[in-house]
Amino acid sequence: MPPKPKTQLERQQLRTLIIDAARDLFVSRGPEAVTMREIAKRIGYSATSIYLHFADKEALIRAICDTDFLALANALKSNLSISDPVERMLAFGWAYAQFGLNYPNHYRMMFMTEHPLSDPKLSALQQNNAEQDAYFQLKTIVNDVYLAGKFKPDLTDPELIAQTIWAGMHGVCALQISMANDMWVNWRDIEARLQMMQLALVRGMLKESLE
Amino acid sequence: MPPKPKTQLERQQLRTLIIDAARDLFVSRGPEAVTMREIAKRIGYSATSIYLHFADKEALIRAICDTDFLALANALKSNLSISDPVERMLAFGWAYAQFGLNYPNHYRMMFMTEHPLSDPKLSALQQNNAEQDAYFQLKTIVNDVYLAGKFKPDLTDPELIAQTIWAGMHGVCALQISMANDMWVNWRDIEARLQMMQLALVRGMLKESLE
DNA sequence: CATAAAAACTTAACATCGTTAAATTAACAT
DNA sequence: ATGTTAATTTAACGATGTTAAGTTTTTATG
Repeated sequence: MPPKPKTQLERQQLRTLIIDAARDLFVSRGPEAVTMREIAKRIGYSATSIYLHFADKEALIRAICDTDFLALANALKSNLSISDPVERMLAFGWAYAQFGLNYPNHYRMMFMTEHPLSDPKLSALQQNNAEQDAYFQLKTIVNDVYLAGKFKPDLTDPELIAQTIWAGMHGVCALQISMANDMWVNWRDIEARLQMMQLALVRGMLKESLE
Repeated sequence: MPPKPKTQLERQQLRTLIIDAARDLFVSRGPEAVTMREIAKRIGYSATSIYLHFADKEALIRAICDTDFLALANALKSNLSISDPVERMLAFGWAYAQFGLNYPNHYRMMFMTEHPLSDPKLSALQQNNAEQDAYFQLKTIVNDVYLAGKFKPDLTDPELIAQTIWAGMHGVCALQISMANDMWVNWRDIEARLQMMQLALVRGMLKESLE
């Protein structure tokens, strides 16, 4: 008769053990530079054991992304309690950038690498849950600014505004992560670049009186 | 005595033959998915022959980047003749984005991948030559707008302005290339996102009277 | 307690990759 | 003709992601 040598909880624990070990290695060297055998050695298992819990390396990376998206949502959610909507939006964008610059390998994995069809249905995270979905947080924050009537009157699509703000902050972070050592460019200080982007976007999108 | 079975020109021809074949394969599938053996087969040589001309795969990728940077500078230079400085800047940014969206694998290779120390000294391209250096074109264009007194008076560093504009357009392109299939986001039309970014940056950086 | 079944896990092995070493071919100077 | 040497190829190495085949461990039942 079929025994039940491992409870559901134990399976889950080993799963997160793998994820944590892999995540730890990815922080310092990025996913391409880390091998399945190395992850396995780290937790005292054989490399093939990982395949009992993840279909392949990509699936493991996706699972790590899931935990990272949760970590991002967690890192950002404290900003939701800032009372002034514009201040809230600015602080949120700044915190987002800090996350990207502090964890470049994870940021690269999350937002700079194409993954085969990312579907919320396949994720453990809940879409449109402010605790777990940082993009939903962004949408909410931008929408609050919109409802407060702070944007210029011809800006009528809050989600398009949100995607543009995201793109602006992402652009600064992504260039920094990929190109900081490029000697073709005399890079200005990264904080100055972030500040300039926020200044330009705020001035360009908000009504003049609020600048 | 030393024979000379291959002239300098023939060596150069084979070199560009390799680059063109690799470039061709990279266009459709990206560099990671293309193998040295496949490139070699394409030109009727053995894989090891490539190593007579390039130290390793990374060096080959860098050489391809070189030709791509030249192609980018070429694609953008027609905008330099636009008479109005602001119009010129807008058209230039738009053309840059079109290049990125039309050749996503090359754009990824050029601007979204960290390369081990990119030094102009190691490149065949001439830095600060408007024919070959697209970043120099950008700096020049932004500086012209600056000298025409079109920017808001507290924006006093044209190169910082240029890097911010670049980051803005790059952010839209990069998110599109990496995340277009991400179902967490209800992406707005890419052209609308580009237009929104340009509008926000122009409004945020230029004097009000010019919007 | 003994044993059969099946889950958990490991060892071996495979195909493929980038790359290097050894072997081979071909072209020139003498 | 022949030896030297560049050009090129074939063989091979080590590493990687992954799969197949084995081994150990656990537990429900006789």
